Amino acid sequence: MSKQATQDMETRIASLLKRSDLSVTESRRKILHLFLEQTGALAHGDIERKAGEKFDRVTVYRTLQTFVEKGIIHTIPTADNSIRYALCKDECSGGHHHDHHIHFVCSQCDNTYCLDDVVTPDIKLPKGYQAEHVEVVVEGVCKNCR
Amino acid sequence: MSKQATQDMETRIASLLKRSDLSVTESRRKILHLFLEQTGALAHGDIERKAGEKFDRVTVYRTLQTFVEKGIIHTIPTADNSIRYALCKDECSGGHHHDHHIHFVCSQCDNTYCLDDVVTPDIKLPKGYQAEHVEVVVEGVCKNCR
DNA sequence: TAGATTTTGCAACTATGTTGCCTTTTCATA
DNA sequence: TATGAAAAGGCAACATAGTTGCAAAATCTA
Repeated sequence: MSKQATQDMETRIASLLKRSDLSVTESRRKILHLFLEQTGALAHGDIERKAGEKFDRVTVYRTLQTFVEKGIIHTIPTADNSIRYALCKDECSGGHHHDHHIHFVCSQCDNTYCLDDVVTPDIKLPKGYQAEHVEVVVEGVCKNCR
Repeated sequence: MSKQATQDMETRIASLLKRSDLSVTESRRKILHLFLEQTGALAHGDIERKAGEKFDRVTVYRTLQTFVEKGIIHTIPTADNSIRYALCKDECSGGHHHDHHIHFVCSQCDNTYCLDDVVTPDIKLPKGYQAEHVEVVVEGVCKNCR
């Protein structure tokens, strides 16, 4: 990455944090960096492995929690009991960070993608059930693994 | 429950196990019983609490694992990192235990329901992605909590 | 009912997540 | 640009969740 690009990235990260009323700290910058420099979602373990040398496990937990609360990232449920986190699009705001795209988990490479252009379908529920939020996770083979 | 009904339940449980080539043991009977006598799904913790006095934690883990492999129960992904298990309908068979109903999690009572009559919708994916399985979890307020 | 096979319980271990408290860093403002 | 209140981080200790190997017990076959 060029020096210019790195500079841009850092500026972007700082303004993202400030917009959410968060102070700009080293661990937050580092973790946001991880999300920005990759397409898929990250599991807690991934982040700990990539940032863990420098930061305490607890800090990673707390940072992710804060980011979720502020609507910077969102969680993706999976069947294997390992929450994944992914960046929210800019429209997301605190407390309202479920937007309506679906998620795709590749059964080959195990990457998780937000398919931002695929909206969750309307689901017709039986009488008496009232939907508040619909979560769709598709498992299959991704673009790169075919 | 009448003696007759209990008898029926036990017979049903035994044949369910035998059909899956599983020996009929006390812990398997107990755990299946828990599933049969209730509508919603059960988390590992629920089961451990309800059966845990009598059985070892490890046994509960192994039993659930076995049941999933044999297609007796299936897992339900949730956003809060706590896998729920629910009975499969009879058509489910080993290795093929994802059937196509959706799941509903009540935000009030926290119960999870299999809505067996609501099939998962077709999702149109971007070019290159190939779906193998679609998981839909709807969060909202259930029949009983309104 | 005996013996091979399967399942269980126990102990020990790893991984994952949480809490309280004190130190360090950040940031507003003087 | 120095300073002090507030926020965030690190550490230790703890709690929960999940796994493995092995010996004992229960189940099933014939």
